[in-house]
Amino acid sequence: MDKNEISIILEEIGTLLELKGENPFKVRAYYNGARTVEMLEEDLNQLIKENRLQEVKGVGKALVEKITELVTTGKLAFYDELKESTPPGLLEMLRIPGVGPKKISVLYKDLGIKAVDELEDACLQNRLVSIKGFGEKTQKKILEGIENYKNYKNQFLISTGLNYGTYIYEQLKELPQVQRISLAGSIRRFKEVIKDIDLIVSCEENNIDYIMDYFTNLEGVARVTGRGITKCSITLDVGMNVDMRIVNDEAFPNALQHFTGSKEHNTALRHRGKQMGYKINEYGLFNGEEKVYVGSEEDIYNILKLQYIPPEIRENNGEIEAAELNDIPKLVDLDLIKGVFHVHSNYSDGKNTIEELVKAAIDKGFKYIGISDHSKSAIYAGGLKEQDIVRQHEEINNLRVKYSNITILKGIESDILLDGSLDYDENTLESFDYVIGSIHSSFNIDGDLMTERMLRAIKNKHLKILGHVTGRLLLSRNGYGLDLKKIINACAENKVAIEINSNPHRLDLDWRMCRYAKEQGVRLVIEPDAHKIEGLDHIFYGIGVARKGWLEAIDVLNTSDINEVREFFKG
DNA sequence: GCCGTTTTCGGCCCGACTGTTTTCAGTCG
Repeated sequence: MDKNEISIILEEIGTLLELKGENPFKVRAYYNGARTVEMLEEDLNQLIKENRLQEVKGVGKALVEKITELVTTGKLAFYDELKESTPPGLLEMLRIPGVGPKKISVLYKDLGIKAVDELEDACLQNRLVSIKGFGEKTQKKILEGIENYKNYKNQFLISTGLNYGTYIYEQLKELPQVQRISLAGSIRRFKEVIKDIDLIVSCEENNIDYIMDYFTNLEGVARVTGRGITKCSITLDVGMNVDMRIVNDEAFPNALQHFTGSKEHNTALRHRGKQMGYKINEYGLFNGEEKVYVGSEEDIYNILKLQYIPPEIRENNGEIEAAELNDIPKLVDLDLIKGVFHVHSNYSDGKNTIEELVKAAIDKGFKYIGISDHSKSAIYAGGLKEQDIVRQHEEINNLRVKYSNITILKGIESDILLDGSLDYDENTLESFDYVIGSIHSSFNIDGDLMTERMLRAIKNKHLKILGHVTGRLLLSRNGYGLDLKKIINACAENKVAIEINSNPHRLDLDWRMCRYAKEQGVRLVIEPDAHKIEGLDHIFYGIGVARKGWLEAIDVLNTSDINEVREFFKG
């Protein structure tokens, strides 16, 4: 059983205990434990063998026992009993907005409700109003919550969130009443999947109502779900919730920091503040009763004797410790990207000609562009047969003469076949400047086999870049179940770069693994996987992933100049 | 359940909003 599975079980134990009305701090201990295990760098088996698991912060005697039982036996009696005694539908009910563990507990005890559908029936039959603590409005709200839950399940790609978030941001920014405004929350932290949009606005007190009115009347607003003095919430037609917080301008940096989160980062930050004698909330930073002047987010971190921490890495994943040591990495940025290698032309399933792509790359200021169409096994995508490759290489030779201010590279996105071999013979593979290896078929084999398949491809001397490694499609398909660490280690050993596929549906390699790859000395490549000119702009999302994964320019191959790139491809 | 140069017991981050209640509990972020 791996860390991820154990983390999920600990998390579920936390939820189950919460439903049972357990001590909230005990519940939190399990949630913390789940996070700790998920983020753990070291191997669990190793830690257990060396009796060092209890040295991990947040893991005490009880969790050591339970994790050990899970690792060694693959089961946990405590968890099984807990699950046995709780109807599974109760867990799902938690996902209805406005319904938490306390309400579920009462509903279960008083009305015997143990699933979402039963709750819906009970609301429709007007049975909730009879319970103490429940009323007309609660029942209505729960019913609406169920509808919302069923319709949308409340998850969106970061690209969707940014589209709508930027639209609202731009509208509000134009208002003279708005002093400062920013997106916050998971979008600002660049989570790959988001649940809602957070906006922070500052203004004079007498303008609050005007701005809230404007906000709730924006085009695309389906309904207003809450409105108070400082907070206003709406749901868009597409089902996405947007929370706007309004503060006075003096508190803007504090509010921005607070609502950017993550919750875990803020908890740790407040804890640090408390030890230093400060209280931190969304309105300010206080030394006793006295408010400490804060002009920017930077000030908050500096007062706490920390280097500024960029929003993307605020996940309580070592950033506070790093900031303490002045050791926050200088994160890679979009303007440092000098070119890309994963681009499809109309030779396979791309829309544009090579020349159009080259011109677009020049316009973007790129110093090089590689063309990498699909290989011959990708029939569905019009993959290139040997004679197509000859034709394509001739065209590139001609374009190289015509466009001397950019380097055009000959690449291929070769299918990694079921046995781990690449799609062409030695001579053909030799004719490319580089080969990207990706899996496009036989997804549904066992994780171990998939790992072996990929390891064999990595050892092929022609393979230079591993494409969309886990094969996941966000919100629709899980990855292949690879042993990612093995894959990354092998890439380090064989000097193979790993792609960060910037397509917002993929964002693969995941940011959580970027740091591990970096530490093993693996180069990452931020790739658009473009199928038309506009697709080149997707690298914006890849940059977000790279930043969230603590990557610096030196970790990213396509920040290098062409000579270094060529050297890397020569191996 | 975890943790400790104040502590091995008694804390554990903090506040807004809502709905149901006449002072507060639950939920959310």
